[in-house]
Amino acid sequence: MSCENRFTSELHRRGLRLTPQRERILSVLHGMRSPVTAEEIHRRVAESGPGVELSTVYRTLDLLQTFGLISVIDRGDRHYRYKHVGTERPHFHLACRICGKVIGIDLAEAADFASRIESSKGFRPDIAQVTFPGTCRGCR
Amino acid sequence: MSCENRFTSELHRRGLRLTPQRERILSVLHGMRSPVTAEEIHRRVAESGPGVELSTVYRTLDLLQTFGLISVIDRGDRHYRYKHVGTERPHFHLACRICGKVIGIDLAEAADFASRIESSKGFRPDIAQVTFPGTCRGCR
DNA sequence: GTTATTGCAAATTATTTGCACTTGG
DNA sequence: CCAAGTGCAAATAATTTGCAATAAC
Repeated sequence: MSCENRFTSELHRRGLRLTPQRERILSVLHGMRSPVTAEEIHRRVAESGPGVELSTVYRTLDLLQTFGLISVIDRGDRHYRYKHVGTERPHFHLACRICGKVIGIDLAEAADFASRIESSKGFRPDIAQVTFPGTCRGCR
Repeated sequence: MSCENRFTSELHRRGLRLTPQRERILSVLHGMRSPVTAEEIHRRVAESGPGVELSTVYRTLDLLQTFGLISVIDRGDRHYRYKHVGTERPHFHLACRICGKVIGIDLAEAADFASRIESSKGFRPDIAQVTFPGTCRGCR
């Protein structure tokens, strides 16, 4: 199912409504390769017609998170960035401190690590939520 | 060397000064088991005498970070928390979403994972900076 | 028609900054 | 002494909230 359809059906399931604002916000996220801040979404939406309020962007991002259609990336700079997930496999992120590039890695790559932590510490880490800061090859 | 001495010598090395405010802030951090927010440090410092300004707390936390005497924990709730590191071995953190408990794990536990990411993606993750959200045994 | 949703403005929260006064070395 | 540091107040910055008007279903 396309993510637009999934959005619509998740909305309807909860008695919520599909508005043009919500469609446009999702479509901006859909068109972005790299993670964007709420501010950037706000700006992009405005490029394609009458602006949508920033507060509406935040409210929609909340919904999309709840539905699992986007994931949140935290580079530790107090600017949350949002990225469309849609129907991709679960993954986590690497974010280069120098150039800012974000790489998605399949969650399976961290499976050994996660189970090691779980068996030794009894703690189940949610690695799909994590963004690892570090440096990419190009920046070293 | 005790961390107070290290603080003093790092300050002197840069021509900076040891003030009572800085001593009291470090001492609060020193006495805390779990990571604290700037706000909490501010409150604790006030308990032991005339208050220190919140802006001074932030400025001192910056210094302590620069000197590597504290590490920053980000639970993703927009409240940075600071934890005394001192002479401990390098480690990363697990933070339970339910009860908020933070566990420190020796960096060696993540060595295999880190080298796997580095050799397959050319990205060197800085795991000592990461706090993994998740759930602890007690909360499941 | 009803209730969810939006726009708008004001409130909140965490943090930072400018600056005159104070103080450590 | 005198540059570094502090308190204080004001400025930012990102996000959240209250509410009356609007629109989706």
